[in-house]
Amino acid sequence: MAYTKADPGSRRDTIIEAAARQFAKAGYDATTMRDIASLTGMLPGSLYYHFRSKEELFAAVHEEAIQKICDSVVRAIDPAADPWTRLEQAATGYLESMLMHDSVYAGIIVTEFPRRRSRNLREQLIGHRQRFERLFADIVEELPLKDGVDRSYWRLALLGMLAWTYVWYRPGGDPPKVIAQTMVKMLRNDTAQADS
Amino acid sequence: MAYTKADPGSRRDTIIEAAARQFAKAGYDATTMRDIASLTGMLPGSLYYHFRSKEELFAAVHEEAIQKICDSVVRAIDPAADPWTRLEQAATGYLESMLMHDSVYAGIIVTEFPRRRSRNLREQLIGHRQRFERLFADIVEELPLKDGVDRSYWRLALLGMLAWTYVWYRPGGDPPKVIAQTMVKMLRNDTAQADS
DNA sequence: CAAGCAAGCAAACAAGCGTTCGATAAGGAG
DNA sequence: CTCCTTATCGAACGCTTGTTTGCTTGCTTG
Repeated sequence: MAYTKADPGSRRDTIIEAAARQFAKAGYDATTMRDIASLTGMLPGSLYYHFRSKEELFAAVHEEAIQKICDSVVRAIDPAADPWTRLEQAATGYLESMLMHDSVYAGIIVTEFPRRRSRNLREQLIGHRQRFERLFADIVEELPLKDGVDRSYWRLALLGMLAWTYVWYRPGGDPPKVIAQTMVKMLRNDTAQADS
Repeated sequence: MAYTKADPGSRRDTIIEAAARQFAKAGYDATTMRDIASLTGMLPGSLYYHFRSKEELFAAVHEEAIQKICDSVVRAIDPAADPWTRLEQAATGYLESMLMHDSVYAGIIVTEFPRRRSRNLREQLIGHRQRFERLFADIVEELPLKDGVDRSYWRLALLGMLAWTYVWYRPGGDPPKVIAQTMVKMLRNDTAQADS
């Protein structure tokens, strides 16, 4: 029986991880099946036993990336905390999975734009991403914001700030937690209801 | 005598514009010299009379893109206005050059990541970008912010929010001016000094 | 031990890539 | 008329790409 998801340690999982590393470093187009094969110690043709095509491999990498990010976000959240705290925790989890060297997955969803891929692939990628975005949308929905504040804009603004850290962040800078707290705070006081 | 910049209407300029359109649509790697040649009605080899390589052509496109964005930003600013107003105007100019269909240049600096290119090209691209970022840095420097607010974070947060609109914006949504004002306002009240 | 399947190797394929190069037409300068 | 430059064509070169195919190993199961 074939697995559809990646068991940790399986060959399929090894390939996905190597592919993720290369996709993150060079981008989809500039990554060759030979690069990926070489990283796993295999020959190019052997990859096709596990994945039908480069696109399918990328879709698997993308799904795994979303999975890892969502895990990191969910793990960072204390469900008993108030919405503002939970948002701060979610942002921290997101940035951690994006900025720490050992995890190379999150950068992919920032740098790869579904619009540029084939229709089939594009729809898969967009589907994956919605799982991630809902995580934040749900928290933002519970935030006590002033009347008249557009929660859509509010959420997109925050996600934009966070995603863009991937562009300017350099190792040795402030840790993800500090950045996350700073950014949430920047958006907070203006739109929040007065603490009664 | 060769020109180094693009005279409007020149052959070189025509190529740059066609290339920009294709780079924006498909990305650097997925854009072929044959695509660009075909858009201008030339044959692939003919492009090499005007540009020594694909990288050099892209560098020219990138420089032109920065130029166009900076123009759009500067044109939107009223130098006599106060810093908050000028920031709002700058943001509007940026979004206009990015989100309006007729200009295809701004998307390139959001979707192409210098880190992934050769060292030579990378350094050129980063150099271009600094011209654009200084435009915003200068205004942010003059903003009357509360003591203790990190202007670096503040600027990066705003630029992230703005750049990310390229990912989620769809034609028919709010006009750039509304988005720019909304986003500046979101960051404003928290960190601004009280209006004395 | 025999059979069968999982996994990978080795080698090739056609297509497409960036780029090169000699030829060529058009037009201005002397 | 001759010479030189500008701009392009037409055709190819060498290389890399994603992918396919037939063969071989090695483990597992009966």
